[in-house]
Amino acid sequence: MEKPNAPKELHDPIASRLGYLLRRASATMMADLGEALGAVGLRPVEGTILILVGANPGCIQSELGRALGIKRANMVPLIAGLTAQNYLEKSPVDGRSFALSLTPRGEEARARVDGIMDAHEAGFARLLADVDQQQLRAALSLIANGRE
Amino acid sequence: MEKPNAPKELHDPIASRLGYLLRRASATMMADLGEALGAVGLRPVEGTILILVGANPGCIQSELGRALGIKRANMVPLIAGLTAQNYLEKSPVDGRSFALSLTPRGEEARARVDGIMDAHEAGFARLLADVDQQQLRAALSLIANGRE
DNA sequence: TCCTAATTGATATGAGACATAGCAATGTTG
DNA sequence: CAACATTGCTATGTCTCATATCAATTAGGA
Repeated sequence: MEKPNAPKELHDPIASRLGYLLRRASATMMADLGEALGAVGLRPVEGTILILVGANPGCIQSELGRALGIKRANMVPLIAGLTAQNYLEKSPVDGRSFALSLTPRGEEARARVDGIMDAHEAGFARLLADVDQQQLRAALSLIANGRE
Repeated sequence: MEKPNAPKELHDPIASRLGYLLRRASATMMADLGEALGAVGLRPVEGTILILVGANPGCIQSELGRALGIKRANMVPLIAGLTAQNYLEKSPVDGRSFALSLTPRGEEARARVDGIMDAHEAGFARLLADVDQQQLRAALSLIANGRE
């Protein structure tokens, strides 16, 4: 007997799909990280770039893009923004490319970002106490690299 | 001894972050599904909607949105598109809402989408032969629901 | 019943992540 | 040198997601 006036919850045959779960999980973590990084006034991509430049001083824009899966064209406003805010410095190496490095202000921000990201990850790790994280990461890595 | 002219690969302290792995894994699956669904001329969201309407005939637009985490405003062009292509039918229930159902053409498409999604998931399941998928899904679910 | 509040679909709009195409300057290589 | 590749950049378009606002309709409380 179906009550015609009660169906607030839909039957959802999608909810158990791996791709859907991944998308939701990713969105949740992204939103959480975005909120946490709001304290530094940076977005997740920007924080990631600071960390990457910190670990690879002197790297150039297109290398960063390759490492992050971001196209050259889309790196331009990101780097320009971080440079304009005095987080990054450019010094020419080529006639076409610049070596990127953190300014003092950038290094300070990088350290804060690193701490925030650690706390952020730790928060979710707490949720996953009963999960083999090594295996989880391995599984995600397999999926990310797909069948090539 | 660092060779000054070899650093094509950056040291990437981000690659092991859970959030980053999730984002990459999700993007890979999304791209794969998008390609697979290209055969039906539908995008992942649209295929999902057809499946959801098929499982819940008579549901209304805002219920779909709630089930999928899509805002009302963004449901409008989606439903309009699927209706214009004769996949969906609207019949007024309220003065404000419509009961959605699949047209014959929509049901046919839904069946194809279902098959494609199964094959798509199976392809990735093959990659994860050594992984406890029950636990993987549980972990993703935990992350997706976050700390609320 | 009447007034207020909530719901629904819709519009307009903007941000952000991604893609492609093309360009000018520069480097690299046969 | 000539052909090609790389780099940063501009312009542009798509897709997803968000907010604010609106009109019509419905529901609920005084």
